[in-house]
Amino acid sequence: MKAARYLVELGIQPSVQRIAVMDYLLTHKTHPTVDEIHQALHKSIPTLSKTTVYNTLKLLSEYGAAIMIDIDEHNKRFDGDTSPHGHFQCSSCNRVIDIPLDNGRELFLSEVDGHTIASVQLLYKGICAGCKAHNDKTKQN
Amino acid sequence: MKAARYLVELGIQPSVQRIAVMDYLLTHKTHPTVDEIHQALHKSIPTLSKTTVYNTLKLLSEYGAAIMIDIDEHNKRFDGDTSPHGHFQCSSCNRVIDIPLDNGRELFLSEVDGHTIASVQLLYKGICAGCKAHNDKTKQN
DNA sequence: CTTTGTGCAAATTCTTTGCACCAAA
DNA sequence: TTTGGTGCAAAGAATTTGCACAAAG
Repeated sequence: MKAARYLVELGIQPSVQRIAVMDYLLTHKTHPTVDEIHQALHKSIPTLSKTTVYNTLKLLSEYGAAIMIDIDEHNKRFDGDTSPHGHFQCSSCNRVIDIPLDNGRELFLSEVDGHTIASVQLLYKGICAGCKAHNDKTKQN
Repeated sequence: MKAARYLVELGIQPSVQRIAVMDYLLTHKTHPTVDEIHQALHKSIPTLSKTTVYNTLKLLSEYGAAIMIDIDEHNKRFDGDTSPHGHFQCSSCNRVIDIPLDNGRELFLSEVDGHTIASVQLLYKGICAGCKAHNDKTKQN
């Protein structure tokens, strides 16, 4: 419901496929890849093509309903949360985690050095807390 | 000369090809793509293969001699300047421009939320000052 | 009926890999 | 002579494109 209304508000024709993709982004904060979205939605919409997922995500990005995150070496990732925040990717488990910005909000500017800014991405890479703990444990042997 | 010494200091075997790539990065602050580097160096080293450029840039990144910038949709870009700074890409002319960080230096942390950070990228996209001026001028007709 | 959306298959493009040859210590 | 570097050609993989069919207004 919510996803459909959201699309209409943004001026996007709410097809079954587009609603499904938008809903997936709103209910899964995992920064999924095209493939992950496609595989997940394939269960409920068996005819859904990857092309349509690509098309839809491009459309959503253009209308500001989603953000394309360029953090992953091999795949584009998408985020339905369009509020200012950063992202962290663990090079061990590949998960992408949100990084709230306490004092970095001033980075999300509309202009710098005379350049007009349309989007900002703050990307971190490293080892996440979970993987670090796991590594420390296995090392103890 | 400088490039060769730099490589040795970092523990990298200074082959002709590696020196050339490193030197190119140090003397061209344009955040070049693999292809741009290859084409530029091809003149002086006709046998240089793209594979070697790929290998070398990977090596330089691993040894901290260069940074891989994930700002370009279609190509990896590289920067020989490893000091903390952001990048801006103009969606009109595709140039990548350095963005100095006056008050954002605290973004380059070693830890956030328990996650160990290995690298940080601050990426801006929009229209650069030059393209904006040009657009404004052509609009006046 | 006309416009827009979907999906299959093919094409494109950047990057990686396998392997043989070359160079240096 | 042994290790490491280079480069060609082929493979790999994510994304885009062309086109025909389906759906919606």
